Amino acid sequence: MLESTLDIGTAAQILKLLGDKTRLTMVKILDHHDCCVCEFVGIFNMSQPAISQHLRKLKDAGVVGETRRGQWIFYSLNKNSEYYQLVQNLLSHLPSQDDKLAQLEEQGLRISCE
Amino acid sequence: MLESTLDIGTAAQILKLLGDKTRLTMVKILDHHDCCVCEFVGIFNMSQPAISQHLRKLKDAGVVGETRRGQWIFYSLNKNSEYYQLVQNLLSHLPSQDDKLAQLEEQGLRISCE
DNA sequence: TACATATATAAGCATATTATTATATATTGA
DNA sequence: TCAATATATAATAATATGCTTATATATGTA
Repeated sequence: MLESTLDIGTAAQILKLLGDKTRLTMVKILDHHDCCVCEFVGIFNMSQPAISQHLRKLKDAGVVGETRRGQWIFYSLNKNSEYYQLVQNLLSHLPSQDDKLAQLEEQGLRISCE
Repeated sequence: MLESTLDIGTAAQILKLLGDKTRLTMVKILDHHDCCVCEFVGIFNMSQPAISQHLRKLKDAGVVGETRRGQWIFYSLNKNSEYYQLVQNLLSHLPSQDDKLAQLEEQGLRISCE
């Protein structure tokens, strides 16, 4: 739980990455639940490619990781990222986004492939 | 020291604002020292209008405030901002930028108008 | 008052960002 | 094997961003 320091240019890149409402919401959701692309498509009012592109940016930065489970690719927070601590810190300032998943559930769009 | 929550869209805006290396460095410096525009001009390899424009964005968001002292306008962190807590949290992940002020001092460019 | 210094604003331009649509690829299951 | 579903990539277009230069405004001082 060491409070290490990030290069300021690197930190700025991460803040820019998270300085987008869609991506920030994604990350907040992923803090508590893994999600697949189609769930995000259900949550955001945006095309599937747009969702994929946001996830790609998060993945390229190492903030999230992906695992294929059958037909679906699930994204999760990368707890081993060197930015994880910063990200956790940020997320603590944000309200839960669990309502978005609850809505999905109501619509029968929640994926569970266990 | 209440840990209150920010609207996620608002938080994203603040992160975007700070997701620029120049502005993030400015804020980190202002965390410890008030600075005037011409000092920032000395620190960053950038024109004076560019500096003013960055400061304007920070001011418009309420992250920093300004006070005229004679010929100079000094900027400072706005400790009353509703984002102050978030900002402090972010800054704790960044290395000190005091070397930049030290360099200024060496060049005789540090302003003190007390 | 006139000039120097500090700062802000305006206009313009190059580049980055974020969406869209169209299409490619991978997996599942009949 | 073929069709359906899930996801990724490519091309493109609209808008945003971050500089630059030119200019305006405010203050201090001879």
